[in-house]
This record gives sequence, C-alpha cells and structure tokens, in this order.
Amino acid sequence: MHPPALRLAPLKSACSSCNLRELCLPVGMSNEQVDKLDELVSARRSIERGQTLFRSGDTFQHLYAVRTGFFKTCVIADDGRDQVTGFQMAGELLGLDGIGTDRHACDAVALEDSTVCVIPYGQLEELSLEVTDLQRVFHKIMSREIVREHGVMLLLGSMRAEERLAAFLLNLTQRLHLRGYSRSALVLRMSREEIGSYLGLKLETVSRTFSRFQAEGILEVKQRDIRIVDHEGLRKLVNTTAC
Amino acid sequence: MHPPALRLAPLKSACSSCNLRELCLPVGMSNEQVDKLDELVSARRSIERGQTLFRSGDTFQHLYAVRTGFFKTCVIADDGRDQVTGFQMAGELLGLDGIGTDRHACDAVALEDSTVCVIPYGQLEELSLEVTDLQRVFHKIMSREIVREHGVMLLLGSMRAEERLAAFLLNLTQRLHLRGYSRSALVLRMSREEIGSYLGLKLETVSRTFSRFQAEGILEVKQRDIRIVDHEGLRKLVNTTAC
DNA sequence: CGCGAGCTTGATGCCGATCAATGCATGTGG
DNA sequence: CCACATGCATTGATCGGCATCAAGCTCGCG
Repeated sequence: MHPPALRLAPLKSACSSCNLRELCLPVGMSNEQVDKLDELVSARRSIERGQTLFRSGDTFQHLYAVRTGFFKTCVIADDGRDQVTGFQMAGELLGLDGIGTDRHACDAVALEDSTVCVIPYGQLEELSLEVTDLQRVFHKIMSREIVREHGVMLLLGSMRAEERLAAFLLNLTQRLHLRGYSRSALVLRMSREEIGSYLGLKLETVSRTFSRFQAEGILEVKQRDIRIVDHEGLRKLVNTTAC
Repeated sequence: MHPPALRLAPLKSACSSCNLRELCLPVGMSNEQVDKLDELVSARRSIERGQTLFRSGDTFQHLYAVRTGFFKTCVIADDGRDQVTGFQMAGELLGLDGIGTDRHACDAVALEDSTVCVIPYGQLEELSLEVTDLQRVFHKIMSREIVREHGVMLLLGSMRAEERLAAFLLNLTQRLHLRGYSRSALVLRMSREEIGSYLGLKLETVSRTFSRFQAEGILEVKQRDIRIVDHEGLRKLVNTTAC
C-alpha cells in the first residue's frame, strides 16, 4: 500500500561500508573495486513479510543481495504443487535463475520484513568486463549455487527424514554462525510446511522428527525456537543412518 | 591403458565448423568471436566408457564441452551413497561445479566412449572480458543449470515414481530431438540403477514403472530401447497424477 | 556354450503420507 | 480484559507407495 517512491527507497547502499562485505558480492575485492561496485548498487528495497521480491515469469533485470531479513525461493508446478528451492539470508544473492531466459524462473518471498540491495544486472555484466575480480567472484557464487543444489539433490534423492532434517539444521546454523549467531540456538524463520517442502517431506513428518530429536536429547524445540543440545549427535545422524 | 599422449589428443577443435555450434558455448556468437574461441578450445580428449573425466576433489582447471558420447555426473556422500546429478549429451558443458572452490565437487563418468573439447577456464575468463557475448552466453548457461536443478528438486521433492520417470523421458527426448534424433524413440545410455539414482528411486521401481507404462500402451520397452507410443499420455502423467 | 551383468517380476515390510483431532500462541473486536 | 477466531504445531491412527529381499530371465561376450 506504499506509493512506489517508498517501496523503492533510493538509499545509498555503500558496499564499501557494509558489514556483509565479506559475505556478499564484494568478497575479497579491493577498496577501489568496491567503490565501483557502489556506483552500481545504488538502491535498496524493502519487502514486507509475506510479500514477493519477484515472481516466476517476471522479466529479469536485477539481482538482489539480501541485506536484512530472510527469504525463500520456490518453483511452482503447473498443477499447483510448489517446492521450496532455497532459503536466503543476509549476504546471499537472489535472482540468478533469471539470467538464462531473461525471466525469473521462481518466486522469491520474504519470510520476515526484509531489505535487499538492488543490483542492475546489465550494469553488473558491464562492470565485470572491467573489474576481473568481480567476474571471478560472480562466477564462484553461481558455481557454488550449483554445488549447493547438488547437495540438495543428494538429500532429496537418498536420505531419510531424520537425516534430511539434521542436514538442514546443520546447514542453517553453519550459515548463521558465519553471520555472528550462535552455533547452538536458532529461531526458524519458516514454517514446518516450508521446511517440509524444501526437504521433500510433509509438515507432520517434520514436526514428528523435531519431537523425536527432542525426545532423544538432541534438540530442545519450542515452536520455532530451536536449541541444539547434542551437536555431535546431530552430525552423526547425517552420515550414519545409512544402512 | 593408453599412454597420455593418446588420451590427450591435440586435435584442433574448431568451434567455427562444429555442428554443435548452436547448441554449445558459441551459441549466437559471430564468426569473428567464434574464431577467438577456437584459439582457446584447442584440445580434445577421448574418454572410454566407464572412465572418469574428472573426480570430486580433483583440482579444477578446465571446463569440458561434450562433443560426442554421453556422461553422467554424480556426487558421493561420506557414507558411500551416491546420487546422479545429471546426464550430459553433445553440446553440454561439464565442470561448472569446480569454479566455486577450484576443486571439482562431483565425478563425471562417460556412459559410452566419448570425446570432449577441453576449455581452459582461466583463458575462458580472460576471453570473456573481451568478448562480451561470450560472457553473456556463459552466464546464461550457468543460470540455466541452476534452473534445471530447481526442476530436479521439484521432481525429487514432490513427484511420484510415474511422474518422475515420465518427466525424465520427456526431458531426454526433447534434448535428443534438438540434436536431430527422433522424438519418439531413444536408446538409453544409462542403466536402470543410474536412472533410479537420478530420480531418487530404486532400480526395481524404475523397471516396474517401465513395465507399467508398457502395459498401459504408453511405451514399448526392450531393455534400453524405448519407443514412445503415446506421447500425449506421457505428458499428461507429469501434471495430472497429483491428488 | 556357459557365465555374468543388468533387467524383470513377485512377496513382504516399513517409512512417511494422509486423515483427523487437539493444543498452543497471537490478534481482534466487543 | 475476556471471548473467540485464526494460523501454526503437535500427536495419533491408518494407509499406501516404494524399498527390500529374493528368484528367474535376457542378452552379450569370452
């Protein structure tokens, strides 16, 4: 309900002074290089919880770097079933799916009130012709996304429910830890249903598995507040439950 | 068992005269641009059936374009379970997984005697600073790989066995058709077990599903020779079997 | 011709889906 | 401030699809 001017806040982004600098696109770049990036990443945008940043089919023009908040991306099949393909937190890029066809191929939804930095893709391509380190970093980010998805395919293709949830929690805490959060406690930003969609499980199965982990003394679960009591036990679940 | 000199045949690749030109890296590039690419893609390499092009952990130096033959890529979990993450045919790129960490993150195995064009990645990066169309195409290829994997996640996360196999067959025939093969007949290059690994199913389930499709008059199946009798029926399976 | 790898088919069991009810927080309007 | 609605989470009972285990079968190849 905000007028456009408010939703597309023309705030200076200033990668150079951003505390996410080493987690985001500018990772490893020199001050001069980041200055050039600053010129390009000029706008921020606020997304309220539940709103979409972009939708499948939208024309692709920008990449987005999560500045604050939390997102999910999901693809929707023709029959309406949807699959969460990822959760993105501060410093992570959104929109890479759009490059291939100039249209977005998934929806990006804010799971809490969030802000993103808007990166005009055409300008990013131009700049990366000039700043080779930017090109290098950008390629690495895309490659890592491919490798991440390989991991999800392994998870979906050959793990059982307990392993999937354990792997998911370990991945989340590891990424949160990089951002300064505790390794042993987290607040889930997503519902049981969204976790289930990501992990190829139904929400009831996710809930039951949480309860089982709690009964086994691995976790303490209070709705979306999770405390990891036995980190090692969680880790063992991922690579041991195989037969 | 060949001496290295034979396995790394120093043949000229000549994208400019390659019949895969419009399916591969040079897609849409001008003659001049392709000439520059030719200088870079100087070597071919032959891989016998069953041999690996690269393995997880190998240092990453090259991308590879499949020239002839057929590959699978797979990731292997610590406990030995493996997951096929893709099948690659003529014109498709292998090795994108290595860019992020300078080490390959999966194995690439030839499913039949194959040849690939060797693309030194460092030189590709350099050239794409200069040939903007190359950069553009390369980014599109990576982005499409991300989107493809989203599709696999949807498949693994929320489809039942029949849908998975139907979607798999439609995808294969579509890609083969682009390469001049029939839309209604194909010879599978991979075993039931490999199909199962890709689709998150056991080989027995794959086999049974083939048999069911045959009984329903959708396919004719003779081991690895598949004929699609009812293309529309196959298509309907993908988006209808939902409840 | 006989061996073996890969494929098919059958019988059985289990994990997770489904259906259904209850519990627990948050928020809203009287 | 309470009554009630709403959305999400938990828990139980039952069901079904795919995995598992176990034979046969097919076809290529030495």
